[in-house]
Amino acid sequence: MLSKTAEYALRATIYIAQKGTEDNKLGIDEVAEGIDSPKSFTAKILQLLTQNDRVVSSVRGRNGGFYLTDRARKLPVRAILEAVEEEEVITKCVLGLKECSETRPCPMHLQYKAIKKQLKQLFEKTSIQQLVEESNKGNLFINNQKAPKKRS
Amino acid sequence: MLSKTAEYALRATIYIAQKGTEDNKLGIDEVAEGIDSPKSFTAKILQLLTQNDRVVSSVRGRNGGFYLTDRARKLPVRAILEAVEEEEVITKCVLGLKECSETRPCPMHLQYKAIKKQLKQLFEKTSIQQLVEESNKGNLFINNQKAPKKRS
DNA sequence: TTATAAAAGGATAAATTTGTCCTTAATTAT
DNA sequence: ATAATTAAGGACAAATTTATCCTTTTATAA
Ligand code: FES
Ligand code: FES
Repeated sequence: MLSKTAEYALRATIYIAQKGTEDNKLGIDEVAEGIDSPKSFTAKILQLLTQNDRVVSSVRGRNGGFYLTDRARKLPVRAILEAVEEEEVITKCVLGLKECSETRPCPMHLQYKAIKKQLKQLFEKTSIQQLVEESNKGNLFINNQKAPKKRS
Repeated sequence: MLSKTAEYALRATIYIAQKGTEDNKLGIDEVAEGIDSPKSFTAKILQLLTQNDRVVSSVRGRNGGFYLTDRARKLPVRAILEAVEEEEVITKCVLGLKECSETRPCPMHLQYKAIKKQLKQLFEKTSIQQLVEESNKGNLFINNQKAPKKRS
């Protein structure tokens, strides 16, 4: 469905949104450990997410790290996909044809378009903040570890 | 969403089901041209689809080629995904966690599970034959060419 | 003002996916 | 039988994705 890059981007952003604020920034080590992802690769992906004021904010140097502004929290999840250039999942033909439309439908289009629409809704109508709120309510997971990792 | 391999596998199988029968087999050249895919690569993928009596049938030598048996036409589209080992799209966590379940849900699970269910239905409840029938009714496309290619 | 801590950035490497080419095996028309 | 035709299979190559490492820049604590 999504590339590793997009998966890590989503997990990292949600994790940072959950735990990070402007005066409690998260370091790359904590993020990578928190979402169970390769550290250096995750750092690269966070660069995409921070570039030109996109989704994630960052500060270098001592006490630096990653966090999300209130503005960013209101962004749709789709903004994360855009940052890693993977929105096409929302628009693409399931058979990989160059065009997907009513005027040029593939044999699966009629059935697939409903799914596509819901995917679109999922990514466009859901904000990062909403996911954080849900996480606060229920007991949700964002890594593969057995129990939430204790801070040392 | 799907890999090129899976996309070509779906397109090739549907195309063969549409145009090929036991006494009108299709050659790899026609298939690749018909679905707008790289010939040699498509040949490799068709090997996966023919191996141990899976989805596509083939005969070598003069008058050889690819076709679908009546049994194969009744198979769910999922059988094609299985042949290229890509069923996981139906079961995987959208954030890439190793497990996706009610007992270990990620922050998007609640919303995504409905989509997953429909994807599952699409691939399991739809048979190859059904797609062919739909194609016969409507004017559907399975390649990127402007109009259906004339046979020379 | 110096040392330390952190992200940014660049180069490179490893792994996987996608794609090609050539030989082999099988079938059939001649 | 022989030649022609076609898929199968193996080896390899190109492209892309995933991942690591090292240096540079920026900020702050001491
Ligand atoms: S054309 Fe294939 S899904 Fe729309
Ligand atoms: S756990 Fe993530 S989609 Fe089910």
